[in-house]
Amino acid sequence: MLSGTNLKYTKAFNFRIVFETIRLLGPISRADIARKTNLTPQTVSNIVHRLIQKSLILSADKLQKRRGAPSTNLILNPNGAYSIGIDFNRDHLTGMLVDLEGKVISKYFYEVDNPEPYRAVQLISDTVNLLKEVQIDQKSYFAGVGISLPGPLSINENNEVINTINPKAFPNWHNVPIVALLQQKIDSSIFLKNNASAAAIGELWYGAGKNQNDFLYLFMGAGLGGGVVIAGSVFEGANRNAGELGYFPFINDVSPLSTSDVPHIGEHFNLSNLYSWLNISGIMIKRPEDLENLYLKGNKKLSEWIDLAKTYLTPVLLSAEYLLDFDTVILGGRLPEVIIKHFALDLPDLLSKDRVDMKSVAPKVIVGTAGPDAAALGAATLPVFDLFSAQKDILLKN
Amino acid sequence: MLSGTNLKYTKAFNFRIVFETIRLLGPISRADIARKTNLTPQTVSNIVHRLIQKSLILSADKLQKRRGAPSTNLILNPNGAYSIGIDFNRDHLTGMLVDLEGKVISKYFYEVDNPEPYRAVQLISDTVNLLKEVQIDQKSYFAGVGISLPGPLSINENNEVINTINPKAFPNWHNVPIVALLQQKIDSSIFLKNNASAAAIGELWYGAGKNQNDFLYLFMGAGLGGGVVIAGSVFEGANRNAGELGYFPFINDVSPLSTSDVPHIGEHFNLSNLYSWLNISGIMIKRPEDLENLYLKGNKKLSEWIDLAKTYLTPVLLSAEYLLDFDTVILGGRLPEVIIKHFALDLPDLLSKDRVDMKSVAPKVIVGTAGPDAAALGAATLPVFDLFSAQKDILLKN
DNA sequence: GATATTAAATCAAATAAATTGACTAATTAA
DNA sequence: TTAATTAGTCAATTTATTTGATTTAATATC
Repeated sequence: MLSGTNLKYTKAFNFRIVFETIRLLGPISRADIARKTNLTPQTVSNIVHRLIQKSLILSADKLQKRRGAPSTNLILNPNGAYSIGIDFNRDHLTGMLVDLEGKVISKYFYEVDNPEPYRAVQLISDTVNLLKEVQIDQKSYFAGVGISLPGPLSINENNEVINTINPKAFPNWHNVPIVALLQQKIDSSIFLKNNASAAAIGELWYGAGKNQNDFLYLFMGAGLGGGVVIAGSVFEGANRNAGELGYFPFINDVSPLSTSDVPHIGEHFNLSNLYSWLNISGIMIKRPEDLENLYLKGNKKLSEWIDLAKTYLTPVLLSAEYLLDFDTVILGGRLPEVIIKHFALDLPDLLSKDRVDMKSVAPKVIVGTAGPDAAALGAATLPVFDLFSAQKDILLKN
Repeated sequence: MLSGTNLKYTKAFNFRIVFETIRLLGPISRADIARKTNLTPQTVSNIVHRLIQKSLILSADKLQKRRGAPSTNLILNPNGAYSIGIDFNRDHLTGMLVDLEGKVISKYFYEVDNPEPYRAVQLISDTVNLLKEVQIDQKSYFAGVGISLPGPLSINENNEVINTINPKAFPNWHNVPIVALLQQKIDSSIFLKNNASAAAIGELWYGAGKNQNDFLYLFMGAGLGGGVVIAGSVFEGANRNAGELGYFPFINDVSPLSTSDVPHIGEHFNLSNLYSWLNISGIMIKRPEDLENLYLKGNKKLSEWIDLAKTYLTPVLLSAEYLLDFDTVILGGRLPEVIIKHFALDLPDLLSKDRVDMKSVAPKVIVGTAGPDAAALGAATLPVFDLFSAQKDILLKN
């Protein structure tokens, strides 16, 4: 916090800023990078040289705009680096190997039944080691392994999994030194985050938040999670529970399936609640993918649930709007994309109904680009983000 | 955003970091600063030399801890710099000259009646120029003039006052180039912010948030405002309305004084509403100071209003808690301190009632140290913050 | 009480990254 | 054909931090 800086950190930061400029604005020339970053052409030239040496970028076509020598465009090298992302949850495990552009090279998916920690460690490390065997370009850099955990679990400063909100849902998951256990079986650097925060980083790096420094990300998965992105990085809060909107209290609960003494939105907004809701009407469904057909057929029970969910989401989004004044809300998660699209389409009108009429500006609600694998892609982004993101903290010594 | 950095910015930042370390942790020695900041002792020595030359700090007592040469303690020089803060609102104008430690040297207070822009400009500039005439140490630096405006008014990128939320309350205050107008009459750099954000910066720099990088500040003044402090700076949001909690919609309004079509918390939570509430019962009160006596006498009507206000605040604070996971909420504003203390004491219990029971950690609710002049002190902090704060943005070229 | 040890602070020289200035090459405008 | 403009890079310069050595002042230990 009270850390100084020096030339070495300056160098590291400028390296990242040039990379970031190519990543976000490429194809782009050295001269244009210099103008964008306020660095001198010479500095940019030197950094670009290093980036090419490390195979992180490539020279592309030459392009002349007006007069003068034509500039050589620079682009990211998709094969410059790879990373592995694991989305682990109570009902499933998704593992994927992705390249520097976020393209999925290889993917595994398993259904699981709320495994205990030691079983989870085995599953995760096996998947990681399987993914590591995939043939990739010998020259390219392996960034590391990212793992996303379900919302109620969070990671303390000793890299142990702890249960700050809902210990009952994960009975054996308290004070588990997950990284230490995994590190015994995985020979790469490991990064952990909860699924919503990881997915938010994924959208920030590869997806709908690519050119957005501040946004609220809502993750509709096994529960309702969220990621608060401020100034280009995920804000996690004092106890790493920022964005854990599932436990947002809802004073006038109307859901017939409420079981808690203090009704909260995540109680309604979770997949098993939706399955129960449908089961009562005789519709037997177990997987998110099955919902797509049901939705496209115009199932009434499903629409009812969606309508209810929207009324639950409205006050949450409004409070976020007044507290943080975001101009963008990104929706994502494991529901089928058509349903998420439905939410994105209907929410703005619902919001404006409960909003003070004089207010002229409203945030836009958009659908995340990562799809149902957002958490796994987000997990894969963690090591890449750590290595290449141009966050200002990079400049601090500590 | 995509800006690089260089040696000059490194120097400027390290200068600020050393100053900040002395400000927050002083009395402190050069060697201890080096340890805290990870700067080398030589670098710290050089920067301290410059700080002393600029009279921003002073050498204090020598202190030996264990063996070795005794270290010389360094402290802030209160007379090192001065600044002026103006809190302008519909009903009053407070102006103050403060020193580098936030001590009020001179103060003016006027009651006003919703003046139009040209009249406000006259009032503000007159007050500033009166405060400038106060005799201060010739050597000390004058940091500038900070001005806080009421919440619904905000400032666009051209330094014009605009009305983003509630234009009706300030009929002539739209597209007013306030800084340009003031600059014609004031020969110093001018900084503008809404009162809640300014007060939040005041608490961050001088007050209860001094050692807190992330907190929510609630400002109970003519309306309900707020400041969201993240990573040591106020987050203002896309339209500079972050923290404008007054327009937070309240679905089940119970207030008999509601007039809006969409009930919102600020409608209840404002001073004139409180006055009306009391007036109905025959209690004629016009000024915040008069409330103190009433409260100490245990007035029933007042307690009723306070109780109602607490039920309004609870969901707002809870949503902030789940969205941002702050561990600190600071309360401030123009209500008498005893009443604010009452809120700080009662809110934690009310919050825990509506909170999911498994959650173990809760934010602490504390009273701001600046008192009813928080907005004016916050305004005075703006130029000082701009000149001396060690925010990471300082490192960026743009 | 003399000497070794530890620590603070600073002087002087070295280091390392960005900057500045000069230059080459490539293209278009006139 | 020539002048103007722009991209890009080599070489030298600049400048804040770092490194290493030195001085000073206190305590610990024999």
